[in-house]
This record gives sequence, structure tokens and C-alpha cells, in this order.
Amino acid sequence: MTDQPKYIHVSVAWPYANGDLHVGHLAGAYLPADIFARYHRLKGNRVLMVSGSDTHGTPISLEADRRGISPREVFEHYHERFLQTQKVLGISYDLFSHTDTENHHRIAQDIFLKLYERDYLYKEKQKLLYSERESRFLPDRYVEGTCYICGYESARGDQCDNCSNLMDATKLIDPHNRNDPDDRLIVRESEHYFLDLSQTAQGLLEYLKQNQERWRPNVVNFTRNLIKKGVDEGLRGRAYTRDLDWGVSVPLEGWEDKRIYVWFEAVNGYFTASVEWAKNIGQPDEWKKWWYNPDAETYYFIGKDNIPFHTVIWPAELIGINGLYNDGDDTPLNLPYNVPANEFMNIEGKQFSKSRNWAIWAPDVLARYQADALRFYVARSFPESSDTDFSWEGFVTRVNNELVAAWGNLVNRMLGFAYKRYAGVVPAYDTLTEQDQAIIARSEEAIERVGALIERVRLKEGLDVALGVVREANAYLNETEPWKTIKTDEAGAARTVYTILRVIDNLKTALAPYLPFSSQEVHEYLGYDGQLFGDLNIVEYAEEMRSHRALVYDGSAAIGRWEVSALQSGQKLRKPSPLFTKLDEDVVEYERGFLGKPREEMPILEQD
RNA sequence: GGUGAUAUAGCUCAACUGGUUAGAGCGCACGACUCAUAAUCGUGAGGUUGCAGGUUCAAGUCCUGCUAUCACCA
Repeated sequence: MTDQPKYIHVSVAWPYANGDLHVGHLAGAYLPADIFARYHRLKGNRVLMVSGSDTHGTPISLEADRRGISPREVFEHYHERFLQTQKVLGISYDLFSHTDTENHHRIAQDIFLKLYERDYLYKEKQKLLYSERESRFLPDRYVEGTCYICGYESARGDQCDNCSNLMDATKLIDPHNRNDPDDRLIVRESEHYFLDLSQTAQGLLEYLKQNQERWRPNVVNFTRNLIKKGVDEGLRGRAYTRDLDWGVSVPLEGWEDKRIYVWFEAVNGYFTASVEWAKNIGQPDEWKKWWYNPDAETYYFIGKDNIPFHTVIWPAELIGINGLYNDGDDTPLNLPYNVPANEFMNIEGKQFSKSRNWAIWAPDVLARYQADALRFYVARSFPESSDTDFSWEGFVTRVNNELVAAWGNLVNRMLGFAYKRYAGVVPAYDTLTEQDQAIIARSEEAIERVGALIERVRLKEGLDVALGVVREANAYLNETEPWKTIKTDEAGAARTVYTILRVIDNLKTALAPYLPFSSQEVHEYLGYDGQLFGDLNIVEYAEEMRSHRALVYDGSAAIGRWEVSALQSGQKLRKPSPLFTKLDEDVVEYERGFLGKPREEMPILEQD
């Protein structure tokens, strides 16, 4: 490989640490990001993949109230579970941190101050609902009142559940505290800072123009209309600060009681986690190779609900803070190179719902099934162009018919055959027939084709291509029948077995980003040493006042390459055993039984 | 109400900028094989591409209207 390594930044949506990870999280962002990152690592590129727990925001506060504990206790509990879950699932973050680190607070405040100094922020008074009993402004989610459109009595502050219109909380009739109906709320003015998007609108349009070829059409169209509307009508500002007590403080005198709005501060995490990562490895400027390098490519893996924040708000912030921490150098910060937003994954035909427990929780699935089985089914069902459905019937049939029967069985039948009949070594051959060469070529092309698709973030199609070649490999065996020819044509059988082992070697590589655990097994069965990928560790980092735990990818032991097989005859094989567990049909009914019923959180265990 | 997206075989999904008889997997029917976790391979049946119009030599693919679902925003 003579190409210069590319710098690839993989930014992954920050999950609210108010509940376990579920398959929607995996399908929307984490698994696609991991597949993408693993591919680029195999390719020899420099990958920096970061994310972390979002520890602020109303959902955390609500959960804390519900349980009668502090927001910190809530997020620490789920942050730890995120670390363990993603370690078992193999989501290979270079750093999965959280937003309550000193590092994140400091940088989020520096970003605010930079925007403030450069006049990207303006002050404005807002009318908000105030609780005299609690002496504070109440977030919309805490407010209840009578809907001013349909008259429904229990409309929420943000939306009416009856007529589903969005609500302006201050217009609600008889507004009161959800947790305390006697607490009548009054409208009071409060001053806040707003991000002035009109200043960056032209720059954003220009930026969009340069990227639209590469982006998914829905992301482009959605963003373009958002900005254009803003340019025509004067792009509205967005409130950057809130009257809350949980979050990052506004770093201005007299504003200490207000907080930076969680969304503005959470997207800063892509940047703050990169800085933290560099500090953690003892090379504090290393992050600049992704953020201030014009040749670096930055990818943001998010769900469709977050598109505006990643294609408008965050780029606007980045334009506003250009030069931050860069010693006067005028290189601009990198704006998102691609934002391959996914749609949603439904559960058994219905929308995910945490409150009704209509959900499939990642720790629960991983307690019962192989990580690669989950990765496989979710990847087969990625909502890349439209909403898709996770069904247990689909899980069982896809795992049994495709993962176990087509790929796992191909590996098992031929590695077992080779191991038994050829004294545990890759058989020798003289020349390969055209048919042999053809299937080898197909498997080599698969590496090329799958790689090209992954680079374009068409991950589902990439997996489909690899599986297609798995089927071709099975068909090849049906035609060449080495178990028959070994009795009549020893040279022919040896040639066939060598061929299929080399094909399996190539397919192992093509599938490795998707199925890292089982590809590693195949790698070892074929007699190779070493790890295709590095290791994931949970590490504790101390700051001045407190410490936090993080998930960290250590690639130092990785030897895997995105290259075609050069399998040598005579290589010593290891005794194979089946890669995947076949699932019983009863799984469908058993698992469906958990849906919609109260759930008990179980400890997260490592697999194997 | 505005913006974006989705609606294709029984099921889950494909089909880049409009172009030969709309594809694949599963399921189903029939056949082949037996090395393998009864796994594999082949053949076949099955679609008036949500509804109604329109543009074009040609539309699942473009335009208009409508219906349903999802997301974001007022």
C-alpha cells in the first residue's frame, strides 16, 4: 500500500445517559460508525472515532426526579452500562467519554466565549413559565396545562397528546407543574443568548453546495430548505442558554445560574472528546490532524431526528470559533464532510417507546445471543434510506439462514474438511483451473467492491455483496464436490480445497468490519497468528477535581489489512468449530414476551 | 400548517443521473447432493411498483393533486 494514510474522523451521536442502549441506537449510529471505522483502520487510514454519554439535558433530570436520585447518579449508572455494552458489542471508539468532564465544561465554555467575543451571540428577552414554589423556570417537559387549540386538559408544555399540535407553553390555559398540580405557573421574562445564524447563512449555503454530491439526498434537501428559508426570511436565532440548574454554566459574570443549552453543548463533544483523547495519549496537539487538517474527512453518524443540529447549528458554531486553540493559524476548522444520517428502526412493526418498554435493549440481547449475530441482523436491517423493522422472526431467520447456514457453514464444512483430510494443513496444488481462478477472483473483487461501498457509507449494500459471494462460493463447491473427487482425483480435490480456503480468507476480510469477532476466529482457524483488530478497554482518567471512566480502543496489537489473501499451501490450520449458534424457533415467542412489559435491568456480562 | 423522507412480489428490502421481459433473500413447490450446525446447490410459481391525472418515443424513476406513515420546525 503506497497511498498516504487518510485522516478519518468518525463522530458518533451522544446518547442520553438516562436508560440503556437499544437496537435503535445501534442501527441509527453506533454500529454503522463502527463498521466504517473498522474498515478504515484495516485500510491503513488514521481513524479517530469519538463519542460519549450526554450527561445533561432534561431527560436526565426527569429520570432523576422519577427515581428520587441526583442527575449525577443517573448518568453515572448508565454511562458505566454504556461502556460495558459497547465493549461487548465491539463498538471501537478511540474514546467514548462523557459531557460532565472538566475538559468538556471548559471547552464548551471557551466555545461560548469565542462566539460571544466575535458577536455571534445576541441577547434577547423570552417569556417563560416560572414556578414560584420551586423558585425556578420550568422546562416545557415539566409543564402541563389545558391545550389552547383543542381544549385537552393534560397537554404537555411542548406538545398536546390529544391533538398532537406543538405547544407554546406560555399560551397554555391554566399551566401548572406536572409533578405538583397545585403549583400554578406564571409567565415571567428571562434574558438569554441566541446564536445568530443569519451571519453564517451564506457560508453554510456555500458549504452545502460543495458537499451535496456526497451527502444523502434527504440530508441535502432538508438542510438546503432549512437554510434557504432562513436566508429568505432572515435565519432565526436559536436560544443558546437556558434557565436550568443542571448542565454547563454560562461563563459570564451574572449568568452563572444559567446553563448552555444541552444541544449546543453536546455537539461540542465531538471536538472536546478529540481534545481529551489527544491529552490522554500524551500528545495534546494530536487532535489537530483531524480538526485543522484540510485533507481530513469528518463523518457524523446520527439519526434523522438530529440532522439540523449537525448540518446547520454545529457547522455554524464551527465557523464562529475558527482558530480556537490553534495559535493564530488561520486554517479553518473542518466542517462535517459527510453526515450519513440514518432513519429509524421500529420494533415488531411499532415505534420504539421507552415508557411502554416497546424496545429491544442491547444488554438483554447480548446476554442471550452472540455479538456478531446482533451486529449481523442489525446491519442487514440498517435504515439507510427508510425506516426499517426489527422483528424477532427476522432475527432468527436471518441468523439461521444467512449467518449460520450460508457463511458459518461454509467455513465450518471446508475448514473441517481440510483439517481432517489434509493433516491439518492448507493442501498443496499444482495449477488452478479457470473455475478455481474465477471464484478466487470473485472473492478478491468482493474486497474491492465492499470497500468502495463502505467508503460511500452504503453499508447494507456492502454486506449484501459479501453475502452474494458467500453463495457463489457454496455453488462452486456444489460443482467441484471435493468430498467426491478426493476418492477419484486427489489433485483436483486438493486444488479445490486450497481454492475455497483462499476464498474464505478473502471473505473473512470483507466481512471483518461487520463481524469482527467471528472474522478473528476464521483468521485463527486458517492458521494465522495475531489480531485483525485492537482491543477495547475501559480506562479511568483523572482530572483535577474528579475522574471518569471511558471506553478506549487500543490498536497497537492489530495486524489486519484490507488486502487480498496470499494463503500459502502448507500453512498449519487450527481445529475449527462452528462460528455461530443456530437459534431455536422458540426464541421468537420468548423474546416477544418481553415487549411492552416492565423490565428489570440485569448486569452486563462479557461474552465467552 | 411549513419542510424533508417513505409507500415496489406473502414477508424484509434493491433498482446511480428515466431506457431491454422490475431484482435479491426468506417463505412456498419440485429436483440434485451428502463434506457440513438436516446445512448446501439448481429450477419454478408469485408484482396493473399507495391512489388519480399529466409530460415523454420510453416512467417504479420526472411534474400535479390526493391518501397513509416517520422526522424536523412554526
